[in-house]
Amino acid sequence: MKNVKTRPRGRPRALDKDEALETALQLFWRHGYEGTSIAELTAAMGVTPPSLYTTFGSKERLYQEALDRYGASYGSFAARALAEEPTALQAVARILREAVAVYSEGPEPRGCMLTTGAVACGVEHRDVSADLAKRRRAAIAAIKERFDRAVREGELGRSTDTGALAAYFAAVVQGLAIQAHDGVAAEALEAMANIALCAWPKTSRDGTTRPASHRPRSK
Amino acid sequence: MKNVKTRPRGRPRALDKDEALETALQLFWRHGYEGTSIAELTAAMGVTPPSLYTTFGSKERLYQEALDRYGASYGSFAARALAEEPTALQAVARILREAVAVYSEGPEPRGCMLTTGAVACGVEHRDVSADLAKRRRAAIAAIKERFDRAVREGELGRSTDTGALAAYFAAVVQGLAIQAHDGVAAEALEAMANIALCAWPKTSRDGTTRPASHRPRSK
DNA sequence: CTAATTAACTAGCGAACGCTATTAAATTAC
DNA sequence: GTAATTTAATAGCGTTCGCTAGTTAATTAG
Repeated sequence: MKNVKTRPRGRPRALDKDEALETALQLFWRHGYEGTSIAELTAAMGVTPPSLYTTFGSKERLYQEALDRYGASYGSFAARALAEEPTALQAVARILREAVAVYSEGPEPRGCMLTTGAVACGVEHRDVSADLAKRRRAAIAAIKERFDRAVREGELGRSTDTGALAAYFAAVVQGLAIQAHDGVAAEALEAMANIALCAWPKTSRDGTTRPASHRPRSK
Repeated sequence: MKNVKTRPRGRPRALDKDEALETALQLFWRHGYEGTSIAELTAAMGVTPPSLYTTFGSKERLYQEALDRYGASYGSFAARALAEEPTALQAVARILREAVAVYSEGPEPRGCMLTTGAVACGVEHRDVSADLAKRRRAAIAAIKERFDRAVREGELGRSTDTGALAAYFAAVVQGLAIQAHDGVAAEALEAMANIALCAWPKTSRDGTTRPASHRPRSK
């Protein structure tokens, strides 16, 4: 039986990858992709650039790993809510509630790493912005799928535009992220979330969405 | 009577300030503050750096002038809607409708210059980010004032949390801006806006907001 | 011990950053 | 015309950017 604790051959790593990644996550969350420099990252990690580059490859790859880590930790509340809550409405209500908590906890960073990371950015970082947009779209798609299930299960009317409804709640969450970043208090964000939930469609007994519900109002 | 067309003493300006400012606005709108370089700005304006600096002072002042111009042109729809529409609901509906139009018109830039400009940015540009946050807060305050008037006029119940309601619609508009930037089609954005309007409070005849309307739902 | 291996740091690359001292050009005043 | 005035372009300042070649340090294999 091989000893699982056998160490590799050369000089042992001084940089704890997991710890360094958390440091990078925090800095990128606060200052975005363009606003965080390699010098700031290495200083916060307590290493010099070569260590960072042998461990992560490039600034862009480090950012993507930090985004993955964010999605698996701070940003995982949405996926959990969608999977665990018995109804779509309860899932969305929990997403809004927990988004407020995560986005407004502590002094900094505030807001959502995916929303505030690199929306408008330089042409040389187009790939980074596109990757972020892809992650945002994926988050919306996950909500839509839960809503589709809700339609199949009768919670939502068969005429529900689940894509629009999912994108709507995602937009609210994105707006919450921006305003959390701007310093709006948690209680105010919660009040906004409660208002947002009032747009939840009212379904009739025959399974159709109530006529005037999600249609344009008359001028 | 003095000739108003008398030219000043020295060499005439080759750089049309108004035109150059519109060019800067477009670039900053597309790529944000950090993502737009002086080199790109001067190249697009067709001048060299000294001309830009004698005309605008610094990159930061140029950005602020571009934001002012945005607020007076592309971003002026909200103030106009608030001032011109007879009811607060009609004003908000028009803001959502026109936001979609402005944010998704043409290929680029898409989204809102104030929302996507410099949310998370480097510590050295903290002032720029704070100025943007201030402008976003001002936009919310303007909506809130219109809602306060609606309360005085009886359109909204006296118990309405106008601040939260204004922040909610602002959040929706900010979310629309992000998703417009991500390439979501105008029709989809419109559908989201229509859903958002369903959160508009139902007011009873006695002037109080309907009880269960904007309160947390039971778990 | 020596050799091999791996990762750290020193030092600095070329490029881009925001910005400007200096000089040349274009105009009016006299 | 010459002088004064104003703006433009040339050229490049010092700094920071992301990143890396070359060297030193720390460990295991034999």
